[in-house]
This record gives sequence, C-alpha cells and structure tokens, in this order.
Amino acid sequence: MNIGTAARQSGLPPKTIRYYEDIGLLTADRAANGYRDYSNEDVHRLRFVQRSRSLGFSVEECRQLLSLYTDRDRASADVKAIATEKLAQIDRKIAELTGLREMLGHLVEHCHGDARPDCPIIDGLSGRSRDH
Amino acid sequence: MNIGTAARQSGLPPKTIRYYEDIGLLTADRAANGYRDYSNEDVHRLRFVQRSRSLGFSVEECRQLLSLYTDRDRASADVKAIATEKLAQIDRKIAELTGLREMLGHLVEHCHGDARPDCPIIDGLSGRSRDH
DNA sequence: ATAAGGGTTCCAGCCGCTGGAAGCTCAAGT
DNA sequence: ACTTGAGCTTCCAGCGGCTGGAACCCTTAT
Repeated sequence: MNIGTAARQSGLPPKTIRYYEDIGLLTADRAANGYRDYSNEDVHRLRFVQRSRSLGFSVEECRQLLSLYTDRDRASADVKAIATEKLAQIDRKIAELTGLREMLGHLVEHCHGDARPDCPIIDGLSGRSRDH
Repeated sequence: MNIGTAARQSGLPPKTIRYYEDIGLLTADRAANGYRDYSNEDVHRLRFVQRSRSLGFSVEECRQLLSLYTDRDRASADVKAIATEKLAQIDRKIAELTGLREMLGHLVEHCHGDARPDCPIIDGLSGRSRDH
C-alpha cells in the first residue's frame, strides 16, 4: 500500500513517516514506480511507534522499544525497565507542573483583575513580594 | 555590570541573555569597550523573564508580560487574562500526563518483568490487547 | 611578557516534526 | 488521446529555545 494509506491506518502524517524513514527508525520497500510500499506488518510497526510517541516516549526510546518489539526473544524485563523509567519521568513532570499550577493559581487568585495598575501577578513575577 | 554578573544575579546563562537580546526581548547598554552593561533595573527585568519562563510562559508570552510589567498604567485584567489562560494550559497538560501515567502504569503493573519474552507492555503498545 | 578569565561575534546543531517548491506518476473524466 | 487533480518523490528551510564551539578582543594579575 502507498504511504497515504499507511498514514491513515497508522495515524501518522505522511511527512512524519518519511521523517522516520529518514532517521532510520523504519524502512519501507519501494514499488517499481519509486513509491514507498507498506505491508500490514509495516503498518503495525507504524502504529506501535505512534502509540509509543503519544505515550511520551522519545524517538530514541521508540527505537529501543521497536527493536524489543521486533525481537521475539527479548526479556520482558528489558521492556519493563524502559517503561518504568518513563513512568518516573512522567511522575516528575506531573509534580513539577503541579507546583507551577499552585504558584500561578495563587497569583491569579490574588489579582483583582480590574483596570487598576496594581497587580499581584506582575509583583509575584518580579520577585517583589507583598504582604499577603 | 557585565553580562556574567547579570547572569549570576538573574539566574540566566549569559548565552541565554544574549539570545534574548538577539530576539529583541531585552536590550542592554554598551560600555566603551563594547561589553554589554547592565543596570539593576535590567537585572530585575532578567529575573522577571527567568521567573516567567520557569512558570511555563513562552518567550512570546514573556514579551507581553514584560511590556505589561514595564507599562505602569496597564490594567491588571490584561495580566490576569494571560495568566489564567496559562493556568488552563497547565491544567490540560497535567490531565494529559495523568492519563499517560495511568495507561503506562497499567501496562507496567501487568508486566511480570522476567526473562520470558511475553510482555504486556509491548502487546499494549502494539495494540494487540490480551485478556488481562 | 604572558596567561587566565572574562567579553564579543557568528555559525551550527539539538528535537521532532512541518511547510513549501519542483517535478514525477497514476486514475478518472471528457 | 488529453487533461485535470490527487498523490507521490526529493530537497531545503524553519519552528522554539536555547547551547556548544571557534576565533577573536579586553582586562587584570603575576
């Protein structure tokens, strides 16, 4: 099948698929006319990458996961190690964002939001703390 | 003061400060020898940007906030609008990551993580659901 | 005199795409 | 048979937000 069809079936834009081929993540056969030719198994791999990316794995991590996916003899422990590390990264990211949310939410709460130039958000950002 | 001192006092690397000047976010005076020369007020602005960036505002948003910061007559409503939108973005990001966390956590939980090639994480990523 | 530790400029690269130009091929309609 | 339009190919450039490195200048201490 052509790249457009593979794109529709995998949920990845054609541009992205070509890019993945460019960086050696996934290869594709070529038809006689020079068009890329994708098998169902290729589409499986594309979907695999699509899901992995959308779960927050980097392209390099996808490369690892893909080789584990392709290697029928890999130990599940290898995969688990990658996924567990990713989980920890996500937890850190959530904690960081929650901290931000709290600080920013606090600033917004204390801003009366009218036409007066007095603004706790600006003051907070500028580091000049006020007495609340 | 020189860029290195301004960097230390603002918490931004010199490279980043030069970059900000490059994109017209902040300007600096020049000393006779061609070195950038920062006033205390400049450092305030640098810190302001540093804080805003670390709170998740984009450089473009920092540009807006900075002009509101500099403009003593601005309405606090303008600032509040930007901050509130940012808050919503952060909430969306947290929700998204929480979803990821749940899905990935689920996969990791069900992976026995031993030497067997059978791996629910890989299966989950490949979209072939099993009956767990 | 010289060496270290600033500063300056500019150019290139990181990630993960994405847009656009120029040209080819294919399928359908007239 | 010819045209049109969609889809394919390649390559080059740019996004955001820095960051590293090269090559050079300036200042200060020994």
